[in-house]
Amino acid sequence: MFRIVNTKTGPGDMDQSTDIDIGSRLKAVRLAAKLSQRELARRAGVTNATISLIEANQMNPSVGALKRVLDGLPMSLAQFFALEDAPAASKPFYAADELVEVGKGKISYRQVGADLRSRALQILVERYAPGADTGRVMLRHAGEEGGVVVRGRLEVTVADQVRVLGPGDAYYFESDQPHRFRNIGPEPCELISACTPPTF
Amino acid sequence: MFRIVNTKTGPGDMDQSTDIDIGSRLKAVRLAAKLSQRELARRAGVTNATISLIEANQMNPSVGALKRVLDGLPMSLAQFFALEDAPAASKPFYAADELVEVGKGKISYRQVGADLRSRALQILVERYAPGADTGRVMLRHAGEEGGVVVRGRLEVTVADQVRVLGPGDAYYFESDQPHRFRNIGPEPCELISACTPPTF
DNA sequence: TTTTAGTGTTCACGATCCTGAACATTCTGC
DNA sequence: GCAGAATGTTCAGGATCGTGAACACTAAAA
Repeated sequence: MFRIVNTKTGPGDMDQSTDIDIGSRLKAVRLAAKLSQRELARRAGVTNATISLIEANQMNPSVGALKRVLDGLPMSLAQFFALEDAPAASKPFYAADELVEVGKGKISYRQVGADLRSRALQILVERYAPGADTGRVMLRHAGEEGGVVVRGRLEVTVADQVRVLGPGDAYYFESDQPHRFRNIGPEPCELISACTPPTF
Repeated sequence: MFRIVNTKTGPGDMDQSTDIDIGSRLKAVRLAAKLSQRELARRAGVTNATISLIEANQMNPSVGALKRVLDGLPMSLAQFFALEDAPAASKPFYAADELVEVGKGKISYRQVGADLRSRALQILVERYAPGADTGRVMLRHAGEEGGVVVRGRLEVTVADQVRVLGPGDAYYFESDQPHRFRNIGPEPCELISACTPPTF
């Protein structure tokens, strides 16, 4: 089975769905840290041969081995692969009326950018009409999320904690904790939120 | 060398610096997708034995193998490992005056939460005084970032593109592109931004 | 009950990783 | 020029991965 990336044809042109150019990536971060193969190998507790072979895409390292190597930089696996996910640059600017509405009813979620699949981050402008509620059944999904209230007041529930946030107040939690948002005031509430990975 | 995580002692108690509980994580995301080991194996093009052994932490899969498995879900490596980085829950709410100031001079960055090391996401309330400028030397770092302007106007430069954004307008780009922020108007500008991974 | 289809687990074996050591090359200092 | 130390590369071999096939179990259908 074909596994090794042929960097001679250009790492950007390869079939992304089957293989990854780990080698170039590792070399880039190693050089950014100004380390030699041997020095990184020493810190990571692997041999310099391993680093060499990985960078040359002449082997397919195990997750554990790659983690040990990255620990020597140091860098997390998530950070390392986050570099992989960055695709072709699309347009960087979005006018207020270009934001994509992905909510409905009393809750409006206006999303920055349309195609989420290739992104590490989902940014939303959320607007809760008076009485709007994400529901008694608490939401749960993987990842982390946070936000800042811009206008109005919002009751936020995270696990067993409840608090009413006003303009300038913020929240941040891991999304696998049950959570709920509710506008219990008389005026609409607006906030800007971000979460990773995108979960819509 | 010890490589396999003993899940019987509790995956949360293990030495995070050396090993990862890939097994539980994979099982969680597989079940979230409502797939059996065999069905996932079929989609991923691996054998069900591989899935079983990985989930039982009885082997240390290669990066390529894990990628093939995750492609079957589908989920990226970055997303998968982003789940790993989430540590113990801290307090989820932050009052406006609790945000940590990390900027200086004409630019104020007020950060949601203090300890970034363990987080996947950095959320900032940014405030640019009239004339404030991140500098002619363009910023560059790894990851992705985006934001929404709340008040005032801001000139944003990304690579060779320049645009002035007003309230409600947004931006999103990969951080390795050179970028610059500048308040060229007479009034202060405020925006809320997010980036991953945290880069301060 | 028996059959069929589904689940996850275990095992032998070929393929591959990863090491330890040698090799080739390029510097720097003398 | 020649030692010395640094760099990255290559190779044999033991350790491990990943497969293909069998196994044990459960649930639903005949």
